[in-house]
Amino acid sequence: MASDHTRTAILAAAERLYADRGFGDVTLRDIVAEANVNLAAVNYHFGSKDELIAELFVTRSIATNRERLRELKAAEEQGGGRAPIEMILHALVGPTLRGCLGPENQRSTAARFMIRASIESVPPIRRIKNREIDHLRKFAGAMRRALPDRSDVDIYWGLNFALAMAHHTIRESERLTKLSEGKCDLDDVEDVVARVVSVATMALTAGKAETKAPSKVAAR
Amino acid sequence: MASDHTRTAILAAAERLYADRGFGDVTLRDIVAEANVNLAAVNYHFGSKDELIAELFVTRSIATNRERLRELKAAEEQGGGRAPIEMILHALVGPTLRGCLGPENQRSTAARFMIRASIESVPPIRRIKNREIDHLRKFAGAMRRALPDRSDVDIYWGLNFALAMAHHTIRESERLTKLSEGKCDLDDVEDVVARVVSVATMALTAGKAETKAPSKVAAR
DNA sequence: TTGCAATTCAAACAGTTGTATGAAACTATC
DNA sequence: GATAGTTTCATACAACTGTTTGAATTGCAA
Repeated sequence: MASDHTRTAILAAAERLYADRGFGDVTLRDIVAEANVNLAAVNYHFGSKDELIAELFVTRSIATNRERLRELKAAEEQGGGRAPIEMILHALVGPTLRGCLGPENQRSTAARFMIRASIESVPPIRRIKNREIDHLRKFAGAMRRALPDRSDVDIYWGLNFALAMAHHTIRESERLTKLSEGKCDLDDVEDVVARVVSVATMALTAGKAETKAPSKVAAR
Repeated sequence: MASDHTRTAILAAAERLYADRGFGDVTLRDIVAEANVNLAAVNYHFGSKDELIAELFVTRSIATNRERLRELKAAEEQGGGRAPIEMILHALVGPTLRGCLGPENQRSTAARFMIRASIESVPPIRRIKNREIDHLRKFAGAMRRALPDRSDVDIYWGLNFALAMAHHTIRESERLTKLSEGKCDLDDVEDVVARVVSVATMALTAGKAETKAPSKVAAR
């Protein structure tokens, strides 16, 4: 094995560009220019552009999931095998929100890259992405333990809504700022996390009786 | 003006393909093949590929917004200028969810196209998309009238979360079905709408006292 | 029918993409 | 210091992109 310098330079440059501009707009020539390496280096080190994307995604996916599971595990151990639902949700949405929001200069390129990856549907990633279901299932399990009276359906919907609020807020953060004329402060990450967790908790705990949500306005 | 047949055939084919495969993967040659017209027809009738996308987006955007505002207006008139918050949220997320979920054969191509458009960031659309802020502001206004005690910040966050749940559920519907092993029934559109409206309503009405969401777990 | 504009068409264009090639430059081993 | 293996580099390639061109065809009015 040699210096590895070129490899890592390519990975870093690619992640940065993808995070900023999306997959469709970034060409191999953009990447090698940013990394100050030769055009052929990508194919030499990674085989193809798709394999480069895949490697990037797999690496980051593992890292993000590990961070979330670390928080989840800590919460469950602290509660003797059963963590409060707020802490579970916190472990679910916290890492991603922290990486993507907050003051611009301290946002994680990796997290923004992952959001891009979860939004756009480039073939090599779509294939890998199904593995994440197993990861989410672990959270569903923890939520079931935290709310044993809740039906599975409600658990999954709550999980879905929690991820929905986190991801959408990241994705549309610019528009939300403009819409609210700056009143919604997306730099205060912990406030955003708390809001998402709070609403998701309500979704999961409110109105124990109803299997379906109230539908008095569902006439139409 | 002539038959217009070619124009409309192109629009229909483009919308269908974009809805299915996204903007990045659909080429002009795909479109003209699907529409059974000559390659040069797109440039002749629309000027460029971007103008075709823009026309499609503008047309559909107007239609969707009109439908949402129609429901909103009806709700407000029925309530004498102040609609219940559930109905406002229903008007906000109902039309989109109905167009994108439900039995496969009756999903609206137009609605799926709009979701694609809101996800991917193709230049001609990004430019137009900022107009939608004015549209959302009308809903924010109605929500303020429905909840006069609520702060603007909370209103905007509630609006954001409602859209978040609707869009994310559409986007990740396949994964939610797989994750829940079919327990979450995405064909029952009115149930989905009711769930989203219910959670969004809770987010907007719960815990009047707190300005910020509870943050007892926000340690870290 | 004649004439004229609108529309269609096949073909070619210039630009960009990801990938492949083979020579050059390096690195380490003997 | 010669040799073998790895890595870099300039360059070329084939495929594909959106767009343009100019001739053919159509539709319709006079």
